[in-house]
Formats: sequence, structure tokens, C-alpha cells
Amino acid sequence: MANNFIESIVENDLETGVHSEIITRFPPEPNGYLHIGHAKSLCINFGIKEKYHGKCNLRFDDTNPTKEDVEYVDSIKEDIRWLGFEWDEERFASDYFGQMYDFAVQLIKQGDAYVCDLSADEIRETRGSLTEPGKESPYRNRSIEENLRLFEEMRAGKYPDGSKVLRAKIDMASNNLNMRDPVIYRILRATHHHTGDAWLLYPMYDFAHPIEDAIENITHSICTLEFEDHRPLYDWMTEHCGFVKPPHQYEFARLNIRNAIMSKRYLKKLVETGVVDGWDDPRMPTISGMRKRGYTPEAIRAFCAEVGVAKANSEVDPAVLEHCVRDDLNAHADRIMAVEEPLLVVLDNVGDEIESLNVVNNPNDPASGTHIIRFAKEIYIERSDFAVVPPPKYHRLVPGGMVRLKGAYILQYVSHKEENGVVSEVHCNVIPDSKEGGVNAGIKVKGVIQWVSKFDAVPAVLNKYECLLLDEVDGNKEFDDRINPHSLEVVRGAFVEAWALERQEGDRFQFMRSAYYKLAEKKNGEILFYRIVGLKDSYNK
RNA sequence: UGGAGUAUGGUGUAAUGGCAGCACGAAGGCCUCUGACUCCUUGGGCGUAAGUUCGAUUCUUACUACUCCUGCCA
Repeated sequence: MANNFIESIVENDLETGVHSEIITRFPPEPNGYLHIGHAKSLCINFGIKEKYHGKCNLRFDDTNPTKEDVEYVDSIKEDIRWLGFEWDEERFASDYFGQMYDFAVQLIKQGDAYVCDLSADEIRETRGSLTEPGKESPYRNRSIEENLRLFEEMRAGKYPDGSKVLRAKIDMASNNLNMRDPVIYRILRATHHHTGDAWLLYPMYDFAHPIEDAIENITHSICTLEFEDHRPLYDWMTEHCGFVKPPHQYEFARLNIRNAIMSKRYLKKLVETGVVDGWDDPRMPTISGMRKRGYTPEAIRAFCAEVGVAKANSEVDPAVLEHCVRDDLNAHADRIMAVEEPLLVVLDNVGDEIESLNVVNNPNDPASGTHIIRFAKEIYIERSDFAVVPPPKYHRLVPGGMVRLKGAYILQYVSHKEENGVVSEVHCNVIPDSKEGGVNAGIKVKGVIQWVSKFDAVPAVLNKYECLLLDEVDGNKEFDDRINPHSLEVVRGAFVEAWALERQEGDRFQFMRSAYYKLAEKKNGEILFYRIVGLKDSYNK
């Protein structure tokens, strides 16, 4: 059953025998890190591979050496693997530079391409406008022999950068600007990250991409909407290069998330200007940033499935993404307890002994196992979990009230101390035999709160990263006015279970006082948590 | 009259010439050793106008709105 219009096309092609095997491709230009928008494309292309038992190639579309770098190809591969996708062939567009050159020669011989001496400015000026046709280049009707010689000389380095280009000879009067004799080769003396200095002639996307697809026998070349106008040129290219069973291009609307920065250009600027720490800064909507912040591959893939594929431009509510993360973490993340703003609770009827308690790692997942936490006379609870004057419907500890310590006993209020109007200490008694399974375990209490033993608490740093947001105040499209990076808020004085220290880096944790967190790194003996996403809070709203 | 594309609840996305479904969000409630989750309930939609038809969200036309297109970027 097709989930979207592209899958419908694929299924139809399969049923009618147009294709017996589906081959897609993911063709990033290695000029930046992958972001959540790429995840959508990944899910579409690899999703088709998986669903219809086809293939999907990873191809680096590296036709512009001035913008590309190996750092990016490495990161892209890492991110795709992390998301759980396996590509079939791994290629570089630059692997085909030799073949592309031959196709260019073929076009020249067919009279379908010519060497043009116009400058970039002149080409722009003679291209016409949206409403007016362009003017034909004075070099348009050079002889095939002359074009062949000139093109060979361009390759040999006889001409300086920008002095000559190869153009497809199509139609300067076309309503589609892409068909007005598009440039297909330019001279660029730049060292290529993959081919070094082997070439100083580089093909343009519109020429290269259909050829790359055709060489790899791609059946469905899926790209974003802005390439719709390029499709006639794509088809012209495969036809004039003589491919008998050419690939076809299909377009979908790119992903937009409300208030999130999704443009690679802007993301790059954030990195270069030092607004963020790097492409993997937890505030970045990059795959690596989201990974660092604690998002799971499963959550990201679920999000892409939820968002769907269509041709209408839209803006997804970030709440959908947050829901997908919560959903996955709720099912799979181990729980620990933590308090952000500690309040000391002294248990008057507890001696100096330490009691080990066995608690489940994840109540939703029996296979997740258990771990030991230690209970003692002095514990910390969250400051907001005690209220001298409770607001209506308060479900936590109040003077005269009872509350359960998660994983341990029921607590009964005895007294509290205040300094300058601030609660400094609370005294309670523990209800005997009120642990799970105890005779008093069934006592109805107002609620359940988290706690950490004072002697066993591990100091933690909570990094409350928030997403980078667009400032919507005036709708100004200018970059600098729209970026509104939330400042990093580090909360010290927080404590987590000692058990957290024993965990492996990269393990996922939750503590659900008011948010989800992931243990991100240990630094200088401290544990660093990143806040991923807020929970719904039916009390505070 | 430049060309191309799109239009379904607040958001995203389906299906269909005949009851418009799902998810997120929202509102209310039950439950709870996570005020989470689960569960229950509620509200909310086919851009406008004509036409074809017994019947149109679906087909046709016009209109309107939005997006993309004048890189030797991809």
C-alpha cells in the first residue's frame, strides 16, 4: 500500500512492468552537514529501497570543488549510518567526470552544444527575462570542428577561468529559463577534494545529474520542488546523450519546521560566525546536533513518516517532532532520578543505615532490567515538590500530607524550617513497610516524587539547550534579524543518582520531573545532561 | 494573459463521483510508584464562483492565494 504519491508511482511502475527493480539515490553535495530536511529525503529514498526491495545509492554530487570538502563526506556517511540506512553503491559524481566529458563531446558532435566566449555578465544580460526571450550568443553557430577544438583546449588549460563555457544549444526563446542555452561546463582552477587537480573543467548540475542517474540506472530520481523547472532539461539531457531507458525525476516539497532554521546556507553561517559551537551543536537541526542532544534515529524516522510526502509547501509543527522523541524515549530510555533544585529532606525515623533498593530501568520495557539505588536518612527532593501553601490540586508534599518517594517509601510530613521565608529543610517520617509489596504500600497518597540520597548524589550540569528559533517579530527575512539563538543555560547544583556515573557514554536516560534528558558527556567529573524536549505538564498549565 | 506547481480541521497528511479518515496540537475526564504514558470524551476541515451530474471535496472552467524560476551554485 502506497503511503504517498511517489510510492504510488513506484507501485504503478512495478505493476505495469515499466521497471522490475527500483533504484533510487541520495545525492548530497558535500558542502555541509546533513540536517533534518535531509532525513526526509533519506527516508523517502531509502524507504522505497526497503519497501520495494530495490536499491539506493549514496552519491556525492561534487561538481563544484570550490564549496566542497572531505569533512562533509565523512560526516554525511556517519549520519546516514546512524539513522540506520545502508546504501548499495557509494559513488562520487566526480567518478564520472571522464564519461561526462565524452558525453559533452558527443553533444558537440551532434550540434547540441557549443563553446561560448561571452562573460558571465554578458550571458546574464542576453538570457532575457521572465517575460522577454533571450538573445542568441554570437558564438552559437560555431562549426562543430571549432567547438571540438576549443573544448579540448579548454580542458587542456589554454584559457583562463571564466573566459569560455560550454553551453547546450536548446532554445533562447523558451519560457523556461533553464532551457535558454544553459551552461554545462565551466573552467575552474580549483583543487577538487576527490579528483585533486586532474580537472580544471567542471560540469554543471543540470548536465551532470541526469547523466549520473542514467549511468547508475536510477529509475526514480527524487528531488525537491524547486527542481521542477529543471525537469525538461533533465529529460533533454538524457535524450540527447542517447540513454535508452532514462531515469525520471519526481519532486516533493522540502521539509519546513515552524520556527526552525532549515537552510544549509544559514546553518553554515551560524557555524562560521561562531553563534554555535559547530555543526553538531545541540541547538542545530543537523542530524549530528540532534544526535548530541539526545534524539534517537527511530524518533527521527518516525517523524519523517508522520510528516508524509506531498507537493504542497507546508510548515510542520515542531510539536510533532517532540512527540516522536517522547514516544521513542518513553518506550526505550532507561530512567534515573534527579533533582534540579535540591531541597534537603531529613527522615526522622530512619537510622544511619543505608538501604539498597532495586528499581526497574524502564517500567515500559521488562527487558531493560533493574538497578540499585541507595536510600538513607538524608535525601534531596525537588524544591518545587514541597509547598507550604499549596496551590489548588497540588499533588505533592505539603505540611501534614503524604507523598510517595518513587521506588521507595511513603513519606509523611513532620515539620520544616525556613530561612528568610525560604524553605531550607523538611523533616518527615517514613511509613514503615510501605515499599512495593509491603502491607502499607496501598495507602493512597497525593502523588509520587523523585529523590536522590544526599550522600550518594552526583553533581550534574544540566544544559538546557533550546532549538534555534526564527524571530517572528517582524517577519524580516534577513538572516541576522531572524536568528534568535537561545542562550545556553547551565544549571549547577543539580544531582542525579550515582548509578548514572556507571553508565556508558551514549546511553539514553530520562528523568521525568519536567523534561527528558540524555546523558551527553562526562566532563571534569561532572555529568552533562541535555534537555531534549519538554513533557506536557498538566499541573502547571 | 511569461512559465511551472500547489490549495482538505489550528498543523501535517489520506481516501473517495454518494458517511471526509489518521496523526500532532487543543479542551475535559479516568488512572497512576513518572501530574508523564495508557485509556475515555469533546470541539474543529474539502480556498472562491460557475458548469457537468440524480449527486462534486473528487471532473471542467474561471477566479483568488501561496511557492518556485533571469548562478559560470546544487
